[in-house]
Amino acid sequence: MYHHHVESLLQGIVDSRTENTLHGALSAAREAMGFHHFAVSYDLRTIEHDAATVLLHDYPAEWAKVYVSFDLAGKDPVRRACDKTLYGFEWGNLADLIPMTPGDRQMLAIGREVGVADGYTTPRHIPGEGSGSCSFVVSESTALPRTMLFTAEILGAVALGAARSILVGRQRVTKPVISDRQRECILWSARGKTAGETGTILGISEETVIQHLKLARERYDVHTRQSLVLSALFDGIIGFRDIFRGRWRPK
Amino acid sequence: MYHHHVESLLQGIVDSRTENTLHGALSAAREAMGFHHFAVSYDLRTIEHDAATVLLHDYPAEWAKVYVSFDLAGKDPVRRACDKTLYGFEWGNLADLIPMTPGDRQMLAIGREVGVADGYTTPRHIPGEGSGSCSFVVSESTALPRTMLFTAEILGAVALGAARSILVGRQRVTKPVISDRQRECILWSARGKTAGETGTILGISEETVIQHLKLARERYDVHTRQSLVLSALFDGIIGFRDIFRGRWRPK
DNA sequence: AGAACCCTCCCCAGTTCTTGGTATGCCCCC
DNA sequence: GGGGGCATACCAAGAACTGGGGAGGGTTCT
Repeated sequence: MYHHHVESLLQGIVDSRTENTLHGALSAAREAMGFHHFAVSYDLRTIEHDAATVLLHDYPAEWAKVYVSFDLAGKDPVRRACDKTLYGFEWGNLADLIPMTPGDRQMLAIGREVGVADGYTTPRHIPGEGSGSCSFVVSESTALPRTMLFTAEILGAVALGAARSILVGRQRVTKPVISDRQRECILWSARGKTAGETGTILGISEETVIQHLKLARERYDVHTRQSLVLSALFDGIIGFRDIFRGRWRPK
Repeated sequence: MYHHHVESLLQGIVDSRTENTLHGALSAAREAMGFHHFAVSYDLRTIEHDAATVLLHDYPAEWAKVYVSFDLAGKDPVRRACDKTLYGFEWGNLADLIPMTPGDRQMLAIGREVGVADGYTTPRHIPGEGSGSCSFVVSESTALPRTMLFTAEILGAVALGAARSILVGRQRVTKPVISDRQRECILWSARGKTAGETGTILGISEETVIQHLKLARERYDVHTRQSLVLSALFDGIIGFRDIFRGRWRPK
């Protein structure tokens, strides 16, 4: 598999704007890499389980049916392992990531029988937004194409990005302009500091901090500090990693 | 760069069990890929108050000093962008991911002057556990080695995994248990409702809402509503989609 | 030289939060 | 049957926040 070949597969995935074209691009990719099936899903974090999920796969119909029941029961070990790792894993190494129950092994055994024998799954998460995973799978009696796992990792991640774009949409709303000083105040507020404490930290008066937060609230048209912090976080004005920094963090 | 070369670099990173060996392995990797610097950090959300961060880099000393002050102020746009993407990004595309403030541009400009000009950063998150990122950087007057970005993505992810292992080995992470009613109260609070309003919405008294929020704060050991909402959001107890349902998207 | 921001500081009135209590009733589990 | 968790409800004091004013000094752009 040559580099330019990977590039073209990748381009096909990146260019996907609908679930259908993404499905086609992934079929081509898994074929070229020597896998027999693929599955990609991305879930936006919501309370209601409405249309905030994308699920594409070319699993055998009989497996898809069985799988849904397992998954709904929260019994899929692959899915659980996705919350325990930073990058892709082979199903053969599942036991290193999570404790495997008899039910888990049973599920994998059933899969093997219907042509979903072994696989490589790459997970991705965005805090506060959602999670997803992309799996490339081989049938029984076929070894996992190990030289392709890096490629599977990359293509899987890009596929998840495409699925996410389809779900989230690409609309870019105009955002309020927040000044640097305002953002600092929001950040310290997000870290749980009061206006007075923030003033001390920044070397300005409490009144000034209140003023910055006041104007920032007006920009976002919100009326509470919680909403202000969330809006700034959602917009990327501040980030989780800025907030949960080193030594102060909550229990 | 041959495949077996990547393999050996990767093996060196995977085998790292201490910060020192990981530092060495990453130096070798960034060198082989044609980058001038690297930086990897992983932050754990911990129960204990001690620092739960791994930070390794070979940035110029002058930049490291400047950077810390920017970073403590939460001014690093790269870090913020990490919460907005599923896989790595070039710094040149930062503006596509987050709004850039004058302060952000200033920070990047200073970086350019001291040899931290352009880079590729790959982020990773594990809900309820922590987040990290790995950057490979070039100096001014050198183009980003674009054919190496896939490799950087893979090696970066593996480096984060190694950093995480080093960190998790000495920390304990547990997620606070939040009851359903508590979560509802947190959610309405995140939506900008007061305790009184939330009580009306849920059909319970204001005092009860206050009590739920009080216990939830204790669980997280935070003292403000902002911090409570953020903790729940980061842990996946609530999600942006839950909060921004229907009426008000940030303007 | 205005206009338009941004940063800084101040006052005040009213509302809301935070923290410390107490209390009842309902589960489930050992 | 008692302990523990949960949901509900109430009280009270003090701290913090919100929204309405005003005001001076700075930069940047036209």
